[in-house]
Amino acid sequence: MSSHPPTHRKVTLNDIAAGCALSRATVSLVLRGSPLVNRETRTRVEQELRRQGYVYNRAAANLRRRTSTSIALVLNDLANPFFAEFAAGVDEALAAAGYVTLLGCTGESASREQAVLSSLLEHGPAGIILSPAEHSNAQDVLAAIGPLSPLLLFNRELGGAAPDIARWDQLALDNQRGARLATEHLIERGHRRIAFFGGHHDSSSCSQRRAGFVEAMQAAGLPVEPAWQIECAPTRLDAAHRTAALFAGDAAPTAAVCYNDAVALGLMLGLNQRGLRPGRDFALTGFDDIAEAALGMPPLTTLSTAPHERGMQAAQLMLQRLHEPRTPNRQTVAPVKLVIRASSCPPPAF
Amino acid sequence: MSSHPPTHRKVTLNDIAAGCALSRATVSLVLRGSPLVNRETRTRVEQELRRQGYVYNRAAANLRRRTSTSIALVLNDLANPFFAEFAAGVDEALAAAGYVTLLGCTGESASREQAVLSSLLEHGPAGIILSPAEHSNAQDVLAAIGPLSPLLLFNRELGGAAPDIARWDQLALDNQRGARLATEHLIERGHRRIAFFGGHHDSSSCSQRRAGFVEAMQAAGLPVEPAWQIECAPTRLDAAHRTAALFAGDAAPTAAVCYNDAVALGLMLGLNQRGLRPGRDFALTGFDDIAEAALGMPPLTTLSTAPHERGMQAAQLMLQRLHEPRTPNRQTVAPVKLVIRASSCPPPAF
DNA sequence: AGTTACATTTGGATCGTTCCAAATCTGCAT
DNA sequence: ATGCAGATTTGGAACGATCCAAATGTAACT
Repeated sequence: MSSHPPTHRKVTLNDIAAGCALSRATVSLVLRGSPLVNRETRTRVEQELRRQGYVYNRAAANLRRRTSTSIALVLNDLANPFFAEFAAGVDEALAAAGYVTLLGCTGESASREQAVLSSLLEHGPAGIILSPAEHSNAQDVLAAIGPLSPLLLFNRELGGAAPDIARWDQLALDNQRGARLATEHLIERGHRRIAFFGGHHDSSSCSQRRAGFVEAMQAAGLPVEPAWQIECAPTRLDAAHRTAALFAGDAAPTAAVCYNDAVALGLMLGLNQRGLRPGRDFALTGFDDIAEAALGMPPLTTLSTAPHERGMQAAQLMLQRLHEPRTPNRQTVAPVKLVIRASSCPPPAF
Repeated sequence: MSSHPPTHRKVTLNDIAAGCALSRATVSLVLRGSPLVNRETRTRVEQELRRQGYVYNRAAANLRRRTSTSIALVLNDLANPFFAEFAAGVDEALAAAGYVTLLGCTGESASREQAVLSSLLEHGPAGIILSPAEHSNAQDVLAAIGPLSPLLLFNRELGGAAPDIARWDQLALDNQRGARLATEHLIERGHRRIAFFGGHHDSSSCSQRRAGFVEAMQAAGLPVEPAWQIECAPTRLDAAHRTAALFAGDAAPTAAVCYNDAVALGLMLGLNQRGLRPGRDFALTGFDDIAEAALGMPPLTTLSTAPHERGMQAAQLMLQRLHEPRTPNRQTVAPVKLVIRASSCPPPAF
């Protein structure tokens, strides 16, 4: 039957051209859907493409055209559901635009971030979407990627002074407003003794959320008790362990604004262990609206950030940037929405 | 001062060569750390590389060398924490070996899987790690990737008869043994009326787990009640909704082996809504040992699959395959470990 | 001086594509 | 026949690296 080429060697434009007694150039035109080629030859070529099982070599094309069809996505923590959904959103939007996602995980290590960035750079992505590791700083990032690559910062700010050469885009959540909304909501429910629980003070998102908390408290004329500003790692486990710190003093708070959902769920656990029922004896709020938030016991009042949509938005911003490289850099703030559920009960009658 | 090149154009080997009055070839040797080049010229070149801010163009090199330094990772559902951790593991191991991860998400759609696979293929990955979408089948996958690309199937089997051309590797969890262990554990605790809850019957992992359940029940001489084989989507929400089905008949089970952790957590929710306390009035087990399992209320007895390690293992298997392309294909079964926690209580005294 | 051995460097072809200017082919009016 | 316009097709030089065989330089040995 049909004589396939010797097999086991990748089929190229030349093979196709030879197969139809045409030149490389014509076949290339067909591939790119040029209107120049004759209808009949086009179909002839298309048949041959299928027959030989041709697959386009985008790397070669990109080399010649000095273009790129990939975008690097560098994340501090893929295991966190928030970033996982974000990544899914990024990939979805990029794929729809014909781009491919180069993934890199840094595991919160600034040095691995360096390594990952420079490794990815060698593959020549058109741009980079970066959610920085905790102690990452602007100079190092600039050194790794150079001044040429478009960069979109997501979710966190970079430590250190940004060199003025680097004008980077940014997509951030409205952390301050979110925490303010949560705090106002608890105040409205009747709470007066409110804690801020979880997160690291050197994380930019944490200090923004804390600022929103303080803003709401002060606006309501309520005291911000230093003993009730509890730091912990943004994980369930550590949050559960730190619960005791809330009740160390004489007076205890009746509610807490938590750094994020993971921390809030951990705090629930810690409360239960102390015989306190979250959502009845103690009110609390989260941040992120991860999938578990709605299904917790009780369901968690939190701020919805729609990570999947943020991912798509990040991809869109990057695509715009690629389309208009000269536009001045933009800082985008994504809105968050307060989702009220059962965890934010009124204070117990006393 | 140093005269940087005209800026804004990527610096290439030629620029470096010109900068040191050497040939491209020598500079290339330096880049690859060849022992051929003179110590002194090497350092001279290295200085120039730094001075001009050279970044290696791996695409060009791969074109010439007919090699590839990327691997495609195609997942049915990145938002699922199990796959997210898996992906993090894959990326970590690949990065350590100097490879880069091309990400693709299919969202459980076989047609998007087709599109994603062929798009990624054009970027010429050295291999593909695929966790198939639910109704994906072998012929379509083969049509998309051709017989040349090494493929590692993870976690699920492909529907349809596998064409004999395609000899693919596989990494699967020991589903059957895991479910058998869980069932045996419940039997040992004293349960006799045990349900199998959740999952879709057309999912290969679900039918394997169910087989393990049946195996243990029959070995213990216990009846497998058809009314207690409840199907539902592998999500918390659907599991909660389907809880009622367990208690529809006259006699109700005292325990359930759940398809996975998400289902088990959903079932807990459903039990609570009916006034039953999971881990006191009803025993249950999960599968996967996701992060929430240990922190549930009560903590969930489950089968640990160590998704991060599975990811690293998948990457290793792929790297081995690349190293020895001619080796016959392998089916690897990853062990699972029963982790006993409070959810698997004895049946209530009666 | 001539030969050999070794260390180092290099020109040019090549990978699979795209670009460009030029070549070829048609039909049709002159 | 000749010229011309429009429609198609094409050769060869890129892109940025690597490979290979051959060139060059240097020192040592007859």
